[in-house]
Formats: sequence, structure tokens, C-alpha cells
Amino acid sequence: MKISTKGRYALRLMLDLAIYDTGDPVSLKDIAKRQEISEKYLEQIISVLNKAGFVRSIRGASGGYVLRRKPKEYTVGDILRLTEGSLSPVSCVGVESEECVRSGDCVTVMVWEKLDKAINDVVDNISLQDLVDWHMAQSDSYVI
Amino acid sequence: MKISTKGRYALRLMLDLAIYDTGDPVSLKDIAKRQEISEKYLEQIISVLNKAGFVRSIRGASGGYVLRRKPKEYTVGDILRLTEGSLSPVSCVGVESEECVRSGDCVTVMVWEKLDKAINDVVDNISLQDLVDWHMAQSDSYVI
DNA sequence: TATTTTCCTACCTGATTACTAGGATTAGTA
DNA sequence: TACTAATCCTAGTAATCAGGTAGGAAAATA
Repeated sequence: MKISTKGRYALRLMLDLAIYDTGDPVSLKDIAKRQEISEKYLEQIISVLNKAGFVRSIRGASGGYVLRRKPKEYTVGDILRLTEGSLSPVSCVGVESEECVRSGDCVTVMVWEKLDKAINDVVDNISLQDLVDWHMAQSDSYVI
Repeated sequence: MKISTKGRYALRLMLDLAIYDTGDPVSLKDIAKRQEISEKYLEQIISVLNKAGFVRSIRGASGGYVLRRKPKEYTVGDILRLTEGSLSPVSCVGVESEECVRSGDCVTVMVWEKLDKAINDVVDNISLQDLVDWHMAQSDSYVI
């Protein structure tokens, strides 16, 4: 029941883009340095975010990436589901769930449905902007 | 973010023991047949439940397993945490969490903490007896 | 004694995770 | 125009884990 590095790094990547959004593209090199994550690995992750239209890429020298939308318009759920795949705890519940031959007399599925709902309820109600706000609040307390 | 077969099978195993609890031990062979799970694989799973004192084993012919406590006294969380290990979505939150060098300026950890809380809140508030009740309600509807 | 059961350890195969590596392509800059 | 800095794309890889299988010892009953 673990979130993989793909999902976790994607979240930090998007947050980094939101925090360092000056209008100019942000290079992966800078993100990798700040987040202490391999640049080559981040390439693969941001490629997914790019193809899904979450970020826009600018190629060539002084290129980089920018967010396509406002931080408020991304939920943590959007980002995690894109990079992790489904967040449902078993394959037989949630969206695009696979039919199970035992579903007739399966009671445990009710547990998984409650769990699925609880998980989505959390990640779909936190926006990237929330993370930015939390970050700012945290930074402030350091300054004082 | 998936619950493995170990946790899922353990839950079905415990539920089977709760449903077929006549006082006589229930053999793994019967459980395996009813649940359509490899008996050999179930051996490994019930061994963990046995060592943790969740079930009592009776060896020899006409032996088997019985629940140590009443179904009301097991939560789904107990069973899953025992067989799956920690249910926390990342290693840096929850009980026995590992310290992270970045925890100082890590904001995403707040997401994981909310998620961890939501997950535990579900599994710790469903008892094995609840599963039995749901099963009975489901069986009734089939009879009609 | 024969049979039925749990108990224990070892092994195995395929998939996944978390990367690394190398080079092609694009675009700004000297 | 050459150089450099960036994204883009594909392949490979070591380690771990999932999900079992296999074989036999030990215990208890009939």
C-alpha cells in the first residue's frame, strides 16, 4: 500500500513549478537540484505530465517547463492518478474496475469500496495551491 | 497503492473461520476449497495469523483452526496490518515511520498524513463481526 | 499403523521499481 | 554559422517483491 516515487516525485515537481513560477520556463536541471532527484529520472516523469497537458515544455537553450493551468486547478488526485495509475486499493473497485468472478458472494469488497472512497476523498480535496500555501506558511515560520 | 493477496486472503480466511465457527476446528483444506485459494499459499498466511495469536491451531487428523477471540474483537485494520505490514502510503508517516532528511521543508508529507489517517479511520472501524453481518444480509437476499 | 492434518523451509518465475545511459532534436546565443 | 543548453526518446539493468509451488517432518486421531 505504498505510493511509488513516480507519484511522489511528480507531486514535488509540480509544486516546484508552482512555487518558482515567474513566467519564464523552469529547467529540469534546476528542479532536480532543488528537489535532489535525478534529472534523468525526472525527465521520464515530466514526460507523462507533458503528454497529459499538465505542463507545457519549451525546448532549446533557456527552455524548460511551465504549468498550463493555475495551481488551484490541479488536485493532488489528478497528479497521483496520472503518474501512479488508479489509486484504488484493489483492482475490483473504483473507476475502470475489473469484474471479479467471486463478486456475487464477496463481502470484503465493501471494505475496499469504503477505502477507495476515503482515499479519493482526501486527494481530490487538496489542490496544488493548497500545497503552495502550506509551503509559504512553513517558510514564513522559518524566517521568524 | 494496492493491497496484496496476502492481506486480502487473510481477511477472507478470517471471515471464513468466523462464518463456519461451530466449535470444531476448521481445516485449511475446507477453507481453501470454499475460497478457491491454493491451500499451500494459505498455509503461509495462516502461519502469520497463528503466531500473532489471532487463531489457534489444532494439529493432527480432524484438526484445523479456530478464532481465538470473538469476531467483534478483530478489526480489519488488525488483520491487514499484520499480514500487509504498515498501511501508511509512504514510509515517512504513520507509526514506526522512518525519519527523512528533507522533512524540514517537505510539504507533501501533509498529504500523506491526511491519507494515512483516512485509511486507518476506515479499517479500524470495521470489525470482523461487521463482515459476518454483511455476509448474512447478503445470503438472506439470495434465499429470497 | 495408516491417515489426516498442521508446520517449516526452500525455491522459483515473472513483474515492477527506480533508476542509468546514450544520443537525437530543437532553439537561443556568440 | 558554430556552440551550447535544453527537451525528447528509447533501451537497458540491478534489485526487490508478488504470488505462488514443492517436499517433507511432526503430531494426533481412528
